[in-house]
Amino acid sequence: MNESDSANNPRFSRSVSVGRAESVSPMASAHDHTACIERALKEADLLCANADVRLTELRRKVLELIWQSHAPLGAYRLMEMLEQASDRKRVAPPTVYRALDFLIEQKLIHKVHSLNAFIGCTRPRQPHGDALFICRECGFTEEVASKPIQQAINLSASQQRFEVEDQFMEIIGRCAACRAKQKSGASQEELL
Amino acid sequence: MNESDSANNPRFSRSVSVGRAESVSPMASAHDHTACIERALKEADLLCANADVRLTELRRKVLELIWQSHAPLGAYRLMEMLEQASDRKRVAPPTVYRALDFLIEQKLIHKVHSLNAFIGCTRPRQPHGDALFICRECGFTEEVASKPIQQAINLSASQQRFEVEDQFMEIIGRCAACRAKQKSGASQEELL
DNA sequence: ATGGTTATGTTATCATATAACACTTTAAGG
DNA sequence: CCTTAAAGTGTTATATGATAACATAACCAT
Ligand SMILES: [Zn+2]
Ligand SMILES: [Zn+2]
Ligand SMILES: [Zn+2]
Ligand SMILES: [Zn+2]
Repeated sequence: MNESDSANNPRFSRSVSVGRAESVSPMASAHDHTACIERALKEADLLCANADVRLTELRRKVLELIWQSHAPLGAYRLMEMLEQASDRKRVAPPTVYRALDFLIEQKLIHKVHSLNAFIGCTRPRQPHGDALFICRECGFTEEVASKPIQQAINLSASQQRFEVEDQFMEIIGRCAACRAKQKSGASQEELL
Repeated sequence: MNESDSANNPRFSRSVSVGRAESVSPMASAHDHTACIERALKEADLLCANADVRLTELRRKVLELIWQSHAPLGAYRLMEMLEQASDRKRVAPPTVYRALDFLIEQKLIHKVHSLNAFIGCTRPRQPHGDALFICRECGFTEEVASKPIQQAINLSASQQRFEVEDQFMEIIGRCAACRAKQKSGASQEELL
């Protein structure tokens, strides 16, 4: 298990590359990610205060670690990061799963079911059910709220008299950055 | 682990009720399910012959067992069923997972990621990526191909210059049958 | 027949998630 | 303040889902 898994593994099945300070998604240099993290945490503070629930130190730390990158993060990888980040000797699965459950309940993160991983939600106030566009190569995951998609689903549901309670949309492929990268590298690859 | 899990477990997380001859989904009595199974197997025979791949006895048996109901079936439950169905002493995970991988490649089944389970595909010839409407109560899962949904996704992808390779849409809720059942049972429940 | 290829069997292990119960912190009421 | 119930966290064990690695068997084209 190492941090280049997501680049090597064709199925990008787990342990996605996540910022250990230097290993980062291609978007990391394209924006001030520190601002992303701060904004997310501040938003979480507000929402939890509003909902009268407690964003404890642990829960907040977990949220911060998930926001270390825009790529989904597995629970066990998160455990390792928690151990490093805090002075703790060991963090056991229930600890992290309980924090994850809380964050999901408060709609602060999403579970990415096709990867068994978790990612920060970019619109915690809006109704959930957005589509997640997940780059197979770099892990970068974009949450997209699309009214046409939602309307299409609602129409289909009502036609079946199906009562929607929750929904997961995960679209796997290659992000714009990775496509551009390949295109520019094509000439070199031919030299092999 | 027993066959009434899907009714008891609020998250309907696994081991969905599947036809052991009498435990069945609410739709089971509403249609000739034997015909569903036969049609699916016949279709699979044709498609595999066409693709020049081998639908071996094991793979065909796995497909048949998955089609025992319209509810997703977990790999380990499937293993148990294989042991019972055949005279085999023991079926190990790799055996069933390899068959599942094959069936997924041939687009004969879908993986239901939010349940870690598998379900027969009702349109193995069409391009995949349909939405799965999954009843939380009875497990009944309906595959719906919606052109509006697909168009909305494609539009959103092209706007981001995202290249779609695969997609999963899982909508959780309550099917028409289960909603009707509850409505008719409402008066009795009030007596409690 | 024979040898390469594909499929299956077998054992071990990894990866993900939860149950059960103990202990600690928090916040509310007296 | 002090008590105390509730909420949160720690700890151990275990359930559940999936794959690696290698051995054997079936298939099929010469
Ligand atoms: Zn960012
Ligand atoms: Zn990318
Ligand atoms: Zn049927
Ligand atoms: Zn139902």
